[in-house]
Amino acid sequence: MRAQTQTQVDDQMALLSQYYPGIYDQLMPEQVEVAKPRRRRKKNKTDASSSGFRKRKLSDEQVSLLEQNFGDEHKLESERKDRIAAELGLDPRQVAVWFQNRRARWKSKKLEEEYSKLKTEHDSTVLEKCKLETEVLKLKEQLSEAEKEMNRLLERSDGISSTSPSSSFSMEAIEAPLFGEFGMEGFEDVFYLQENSYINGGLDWFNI
DNA sequence: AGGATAGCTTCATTACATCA
DNA sequence: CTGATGTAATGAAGCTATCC
Repeated sequence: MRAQTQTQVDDQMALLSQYYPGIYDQLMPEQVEVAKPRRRRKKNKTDASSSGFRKRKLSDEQVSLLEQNFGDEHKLESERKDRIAAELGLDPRQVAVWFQNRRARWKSKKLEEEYSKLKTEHDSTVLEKCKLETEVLKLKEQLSEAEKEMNRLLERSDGISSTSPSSSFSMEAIEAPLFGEFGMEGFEDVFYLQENSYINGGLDWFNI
């Protein structure tokens, strides 16, 4: 049914917007509306005790059969509703209400599960990001050490033979193969980032 | 085509029962 | 007795199908 599909989509969007405020707006800005305030329900004037009405808790047996039916299918067609109602000695309206409330409980449980699943995924992604950032820091240190060593060697060679043709040896000539030596092709840009960009990113460690 | 209506849903809330 | 919690029940609003 088309309505069902749309409802399911809406539910998913609602779920997203509930846990990630702003996401819904980004995805479907044209559909965002200011929620109309629902009219508050009036208090029932007829006193429950005086009218003889008593809210009845359903028996374990009734709940068990309702649960069984809910497990088979969350939707309730009229025929099934009437059959269940007759079977349990309940008003069909009560069966419908039970299914409504059960669907609401199921949905809220599902949202909680979905949330904790997403949270777990998010946490492990942040952890992975931090590991990679640490790795980048280590590699930067290694690179810095290598450059220092290279400069030392250059200074030494300059002192030994200032007239030698090797005196034209420069860092420009060395830097390109250096990345290859460390297996870092494609990472060149990384090393032009600001120093503190890693420091800030590294703070994610503490948020986990 | 389009308004009226019935019958369904979800959502928010209230009202009641039960328990610590 | 009282406050917290769970759940049956209610009302509003939205959607779809059907009728006229």
